[in-house]
Amino acid sequence: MNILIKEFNKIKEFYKLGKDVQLKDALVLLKACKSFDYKKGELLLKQGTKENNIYFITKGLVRCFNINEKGEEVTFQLIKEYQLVGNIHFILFDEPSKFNYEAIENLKGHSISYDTLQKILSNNPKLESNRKLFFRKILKQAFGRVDSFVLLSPEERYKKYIKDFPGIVNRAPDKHIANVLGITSVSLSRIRKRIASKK
Amino acid sequence: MNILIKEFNKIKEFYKLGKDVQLKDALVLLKACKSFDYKKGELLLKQGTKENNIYFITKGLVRCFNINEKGEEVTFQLIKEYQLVGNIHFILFDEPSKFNYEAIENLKGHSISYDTLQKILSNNPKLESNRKLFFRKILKQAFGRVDSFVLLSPEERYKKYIKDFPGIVNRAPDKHIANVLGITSVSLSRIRKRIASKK
DNA sequence: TTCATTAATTATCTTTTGTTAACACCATAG
DNA sequence: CTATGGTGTTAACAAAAGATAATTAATGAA
Repeated sequence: MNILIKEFNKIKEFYKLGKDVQLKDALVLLKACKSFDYKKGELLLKQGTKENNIYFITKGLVRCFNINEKGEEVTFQLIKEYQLVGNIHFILFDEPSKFNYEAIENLKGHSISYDTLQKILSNNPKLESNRKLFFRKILKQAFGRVDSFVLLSPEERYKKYIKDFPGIVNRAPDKHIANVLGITSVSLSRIRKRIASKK
Repeated sequence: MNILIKEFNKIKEFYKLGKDVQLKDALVLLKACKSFDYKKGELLLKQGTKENNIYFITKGLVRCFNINEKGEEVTFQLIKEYQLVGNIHFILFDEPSKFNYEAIENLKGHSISYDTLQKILSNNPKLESNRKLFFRKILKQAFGRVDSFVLLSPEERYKKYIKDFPGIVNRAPDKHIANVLGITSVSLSRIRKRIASKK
């Protein structure tokens, strides 16, 4: 139970949910969830599908990546504990997913189908009114990211990333971090060297 | 009246509004709007404020830009007719605007305060249910833009831009386009030359 | 029209990035 | 233990981008 409270508070903090939402509201949701347990390397969601599971990650790291026409894997985002993983292109735009979601650490958490989630939300005004806060958070992240591409150099972008997402850099391979920053892993390595030599 | 129908259909098309929304629903909104007329160079919204006007552009081009700590203007986005202009940082995140919005062509359109808009929407379920479609569109644009930075080179990004936003390139100065693409205007000029020489 | 401003292109030079390949390091399976 | 595969760093070269400045073109106001 203590664990649940901790999980709930972390999620609430990350998505900046309203103060009116209490643990008991979240418990309604949690009851409808299944616990999951993925091993490193397993796929949660596959590109091109319309799978509609939502995953609350409580432990581990997920890599969201696209396989392009050349067959290359390009990592779009890294998602750590107390965040949600879902097939955003399907849920928001009713399109097949553009991304694969892969566990790059062993994962634990709770999952629920989006349909079930919808039903629960529509029966619970307090939760429903917080739905937009999730989208707000996602939108804010996306805006901040565009910002960082328009306004910052790759080096500055890297500095911002380690500030905004502390810890991630030590948990994921450089090539994935590099993708997220829109550069190559070789360039990332040089940027790191440059930063180190300046100090 | 014909003009109104045309405007309405364009907005509906751009934001992919539901088929159930009819002109008569939109007219409720339009009645509450004021017509505006800005001259080239005038500012619609100022950075750092919490102004809450929403503008439906029906003619002209708007530049959304940030003035950074060095006093430089960095253009974030260019917005053409049949789109909405609003203080997104305020409306979505309750923060002061990060952007100035400037007419870079003479502008015409309809404006309304966000407060009034809220009231009308909450009294009109059909419109209300389409509210999320606006945010969906904005989110999709933001996602697509992050995509283009992660997946594409500046040259490819430029090509995608002229494809996705035809006409804009001929209406705005290069330096603004370059900002939007995250490059310098000199670099943009070279990219153009490179593309031309390949053909 | 002319003059003054602003914008776009070009040139030069420096810096950064991409690409490819080599190498060292580490973990892990056999 | 060695062999293997994955990962991070480094090197070398080519391509592209940034910075700055000069030149040309376009724009607008007097």
